[in-house]
Amino acid sequence: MENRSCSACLIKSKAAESLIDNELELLGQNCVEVAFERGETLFKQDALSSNIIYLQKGLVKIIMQGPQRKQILRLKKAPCYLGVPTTMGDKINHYSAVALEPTTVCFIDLGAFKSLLRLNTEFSYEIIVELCKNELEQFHRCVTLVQNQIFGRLAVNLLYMANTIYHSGEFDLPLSRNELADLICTSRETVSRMLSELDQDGIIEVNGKHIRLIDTKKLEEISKNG
Amino acid sequence: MENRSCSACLIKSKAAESLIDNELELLGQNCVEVAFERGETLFKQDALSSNIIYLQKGLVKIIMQGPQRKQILRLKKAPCYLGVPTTMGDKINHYSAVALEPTTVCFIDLGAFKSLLRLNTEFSYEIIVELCKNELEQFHRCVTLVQNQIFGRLAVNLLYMANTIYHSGEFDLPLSRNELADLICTSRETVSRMLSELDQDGIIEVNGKHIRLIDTKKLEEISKNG
DNA sequence: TGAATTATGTGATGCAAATCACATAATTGA
DNA sequence: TCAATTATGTGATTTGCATCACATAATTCA
Repeated sequence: MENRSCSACLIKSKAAESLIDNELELLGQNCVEVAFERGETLFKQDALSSNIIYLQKGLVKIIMQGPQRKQILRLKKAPCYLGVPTTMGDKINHYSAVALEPTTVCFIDLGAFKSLLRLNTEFSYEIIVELCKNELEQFHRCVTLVQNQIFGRLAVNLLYMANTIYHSGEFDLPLSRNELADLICTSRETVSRMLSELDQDGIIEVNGKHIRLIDTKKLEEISKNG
Repeated sequence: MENRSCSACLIKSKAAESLIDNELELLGQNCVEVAFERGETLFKQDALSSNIIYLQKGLVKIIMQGPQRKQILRLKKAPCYLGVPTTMGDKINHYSAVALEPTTVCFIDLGAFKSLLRLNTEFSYEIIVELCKNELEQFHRCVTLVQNQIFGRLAVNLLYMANTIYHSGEFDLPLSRNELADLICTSRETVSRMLSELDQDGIIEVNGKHIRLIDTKKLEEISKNG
């Protein structure tokens, strides 16, 4: 845990780019950098929310305990802010965040974050834009989840990983079969079966956690109609 | 369609409360009041988004055309802003809004809205808080939708109407059976059956569109476990 | 006012996917 | 290094709900 100058930071958020000297100093005085290993919890549902988190490096899952099971609301990849809605929207976290790979984050004191919002309209503006984009993405995720059958949901998420997270058709799943089930809201058994079937049909190649997309066209078709 | 002074407006949003004289004037010059009847569309998915809408009076449904069917993402009751995410987050609307009862809104020019965000940090701040609360609500809706069975979803939405929209255990459904199906993501037939069953079990009383909650305790139980 | 359209109710049937039940592989940790 | 735990695969069974098929009620509008 260290407290470096934010001015010198090379991985500033788009919002933080707009901060001027004394604002960056305020940020620096109210922010600490912390590293997490896979599996470690960044913040927890039902706990008091007192920090905004800037995800510098790494990948996390956002999970919410629902009435029946826990659900992965979405994956978030650096760089981005985490927990703005859950921290600004209520006193208590409505969801948890857990690292999926070695991850570095800055914990920003809520008071300081609010001060920055009030000091610098450009900063606020960028936060608003990020919130808006998130909400749109969330709407689409919800519609996909509810309307598509499981093949479709699986396809959507495999494509998301390939295109948005890893920028490659070949990658290691950052999730266990159980977590993958929580992400697409089904059972572990069904995930197993579906992955095998996609493999047998020559659409993807599965080797444990290693995935290679073969027939991306077909996968996109499934993601739309399945 | 008229263009009144916003300073004199008695139903200003919490955000607009923070505007000062010349900012209110800017708002007034870039905003028109429009009335809609039930069934009329306020803005449409896939159209260019060029206005932020302030819902002064009334009730609307937010709908998104999904891969299989159209889905009611949520109901929004005045007073609130509509279309901030879809207007600030992309050039094109990702969803539509349709009036469910006689409704009055202000169309605010996007440019002017952005100017206000940049002029007044208190205004921005209130918008951020509203966005955050919406996102939390949306997360919960999504989890409910995915994890609960249809009885549970129906119960959640009946309770929402009673508690949040009408503040009464007795109300007229603002939706047809088909729309109710779009809201809880099921088929019209299933909605019919479930409503009849809840009526037969003495939990609610159904008379066409008129609903009276009888056993609220039981309904809450169903909303959690069903 | 009466025909056409749209909304609603209800039974019968089929199917996607959950659940159960178990085997086997991989990982952890003493 | 080996037992204990956890992750994964796969068959059999069950079930919630969609879908189909139709009847009837309520609206719309010419």
